[in-house]
Amino acid sequence: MGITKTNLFTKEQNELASLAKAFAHPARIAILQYLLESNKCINGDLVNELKLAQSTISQHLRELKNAGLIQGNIEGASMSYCINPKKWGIVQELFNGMFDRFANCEPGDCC
Amino acid sequence: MGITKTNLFTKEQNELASLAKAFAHPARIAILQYLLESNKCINGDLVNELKLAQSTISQHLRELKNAGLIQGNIEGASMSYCINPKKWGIVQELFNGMFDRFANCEPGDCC
DNA sequence: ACTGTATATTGCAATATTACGATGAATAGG
DNA sequence: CCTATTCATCGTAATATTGCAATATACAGT
Repeated sequence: MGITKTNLFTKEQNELASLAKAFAHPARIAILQYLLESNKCINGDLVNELKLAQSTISQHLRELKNAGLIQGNIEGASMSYCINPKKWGIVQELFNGMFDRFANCEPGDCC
Repeated sequence: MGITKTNLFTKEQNELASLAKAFAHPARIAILQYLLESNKCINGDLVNELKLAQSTISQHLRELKNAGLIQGNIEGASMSYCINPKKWGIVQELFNGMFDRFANCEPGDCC
């Protein structure tokens, strides 16, 4: 039916999936990489960087903002976006919490 | 138009996004967690674990397999799935490569 | 060969995502 | 006040995802 049954899963599972969804588009990865690289906050000259329409980029920025991955400050007529440091750390921990659970696998154990 | 313009982005950006997409559903997170927890390979009693139809779970397993995150071995009549150790390491590195780029942010720098 | 079990595939309906143009709201600079 | 710039939102079209029932395939045991 095209609707995800969130109620069947744990809070952590839904949160991880939701964050992964925010990462699940190359344009959003590109935006994050641009923000990570420039370190300082960036306004919407992403429109020149990526070859997407302004409205499309605005939509991607909103999704990243909804996920809490980035913040936006009004700076005159333009908008200054940047990584949300607190959330970034939490996200990293969440993902590594999953990644690191795979540690003690002997070759013969499985696969 | 609903189609992602992959040609506009780098290989790394598309790869990260594609992997994130594989993670972007709580059922798939749950499957991975189950595999991580049981360590040993697992067949499809995920159907009992998750409350989803067998065909739905098979579909999620296929997506995880397509992403290279898991492997499946035939074991008699049933199927034995498990984490793909090699890919798992690569994925972890890819994500941490992104996460770790955010290091030197001074509070006044931005945000 | 027949039956039951386990898994994959197909076809469909409901919903979500992606992208863009057009429009709106706010600010900066005359 | 007028205009250009910057960004957000709305409406819409194209495509993707999610989920299930029904069906197909493959093996195991009798």
